[in-house]
Amino acid sequence: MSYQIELRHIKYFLAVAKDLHFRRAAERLFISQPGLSRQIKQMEDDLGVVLFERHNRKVILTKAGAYLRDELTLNLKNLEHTFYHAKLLNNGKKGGLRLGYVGSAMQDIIPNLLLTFRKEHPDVIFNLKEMDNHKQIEDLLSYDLDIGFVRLDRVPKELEIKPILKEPFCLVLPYSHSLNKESFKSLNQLKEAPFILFDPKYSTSYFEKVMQIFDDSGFSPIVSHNTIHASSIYKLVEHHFGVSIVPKSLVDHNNTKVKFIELSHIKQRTTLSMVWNTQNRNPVLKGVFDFILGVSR
Amino acid sequence: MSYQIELRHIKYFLAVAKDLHFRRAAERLFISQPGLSRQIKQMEDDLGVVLFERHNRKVILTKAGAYLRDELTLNLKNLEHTFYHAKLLNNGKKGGLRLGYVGSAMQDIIPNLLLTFRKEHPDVIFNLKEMDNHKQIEDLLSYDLDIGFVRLDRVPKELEIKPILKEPFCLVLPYSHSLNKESFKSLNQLKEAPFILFDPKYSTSYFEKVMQIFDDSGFSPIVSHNTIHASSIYKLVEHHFGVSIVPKSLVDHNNTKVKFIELSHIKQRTTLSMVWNTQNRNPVLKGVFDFILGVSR
DNA sequence: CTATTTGATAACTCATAGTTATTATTTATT
DNA sequence: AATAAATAATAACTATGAGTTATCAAATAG
Repeated sequence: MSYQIELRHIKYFLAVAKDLHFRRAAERLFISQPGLSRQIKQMEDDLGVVLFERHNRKVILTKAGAYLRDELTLNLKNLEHTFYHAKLLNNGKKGGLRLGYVGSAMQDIIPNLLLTFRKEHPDVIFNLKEMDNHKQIEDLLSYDLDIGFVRLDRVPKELEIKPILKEPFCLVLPYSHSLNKESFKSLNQLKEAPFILFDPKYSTSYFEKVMQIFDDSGFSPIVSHNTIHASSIYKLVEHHFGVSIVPKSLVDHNNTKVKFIELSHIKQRTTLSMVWNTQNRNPVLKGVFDFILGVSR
Repeated sequence: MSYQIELRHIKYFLAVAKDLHFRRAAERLFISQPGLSRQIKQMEDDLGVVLFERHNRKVILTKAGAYLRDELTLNLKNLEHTFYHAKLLNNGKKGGLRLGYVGSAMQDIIPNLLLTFRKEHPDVIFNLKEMDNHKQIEDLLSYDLDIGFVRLDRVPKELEIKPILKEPFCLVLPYSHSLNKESFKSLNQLKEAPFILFDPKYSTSYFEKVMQIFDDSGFSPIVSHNTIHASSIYKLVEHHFGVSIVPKSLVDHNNTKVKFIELSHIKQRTTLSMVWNTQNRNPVLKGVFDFILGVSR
């Protein structure tokens, strides 16, 4: 109870902490510089803590100030989420959910999952966003995302990860390619072909898994192109820039320019996993991933 | 950024949510009832959320209101902790730590641990409190405690638990008792003796472990008294109310009125564990239990 | 049917957030 | 060295709105 510090002080403090410049911070806040200075001063007095060292044309955060910058940023974000959810609850909704997913999950996994879910829980608002693996991790850590769907094996310890789908790989060949389901026996037959693969930075663990396939086949592929979209892979394959390997769920049945051969005899599987922040207090989160884990089991 | 809701609103809201009575809440806040009513109204308008249903002489929380009560309570507590730690940082301290422990850990474990720690980290402020197992769990969950030392095997999933000391049990007998280290072979020899034991509500898992000892010895003890303090056990034993079993660390070497026989041949061990809340953001917490786990290993 | 308990409304006041004008100090620029 | 520019703090003013008192409306209890 103790303090008469208000959210205003906290917001002002964070603004100054951000660009370490009173006048510019004041501008961004649409108030005058002296007004801002006084509020900061007041916060320092109330708290009994010096927040900034003001000297020689530069302002820097004290140790306590830096600590407060980090903690209060989080706290404020938390508040906003709380208010957002309260609003949804007020409107008879159960809550909102921000979902991220790698493009390769949108082909058919995510849509099916969500359709089923929405039928049972029409009162949860979804916000869907395609993002790469690392952006998802980042946003999960900063509480800007509730659930991510990634192709990663490991995530930072603040996050929890649960595999929801293991799938085999498929070979992608130009439609006119000499190999077909019957004549294809081993990857060795493609020893000389250039390969078009997902960019390693898309997911190192995914990339390493693909490389293991080549290792097991006893050769290193000639990698001619890296991309991050399945559709560009197919375009390149179609125009004979090379051949490729993709997760089975990315198979595009409508594409008549390329053909797919499932590598079911190969032991490697790629895993689509669900990730979330264990500290996330989103009220619908628990129910939702209970559901998803139930469906995917 | 959006809202012009202030901490004042939140504090007022929580006050009303607490006793569901505007006039009484206003009194507790030392403001007038109309003032409070207006602030709550304003919060509802700003938020676009109805917080209370006011009718027939009673005020009740809406769904959204109840959600906000829970979340905002936490959030406010969080803020207070943050300010508290900032103050410590400002004074050149690294932080503060609130420790709880069951009495039976104070005999020699906790003091030694803390003395060693204080030598290396004089800049951490301690706050020590003897509490029973369940009170510690409760306070850890509500963020009123940073680390607990308990004799429990399991804790709620929000908490993490790490055993730091396993120790055998000791028999406690009056000094003049006919049994001694040499003549004692088995608990069976005390089949007819009344036992003075720790109250089961002190810790069911501790109690069950003691009961297992009797099970393994093939008899059920006659339990004559329950207490929660080792010293009262010793007093009762001294005056021939019965005999007892206690963890080895509770042995009081200065007590000449009773004698202790270590039950090292018995497989049961009692475990003193450290517990903390994984969500606790106390900045010194991590360093501290790294230290404690290091020492106790 | 009166008395009492409740929260909302209305009108007032005073504390203070935010304003403009200015100063002190340090650092570029000539 | 002298001047100009940049910065945050200080001082004095103003106007918004938090908190006040007085009152009302509704709903119960005796």
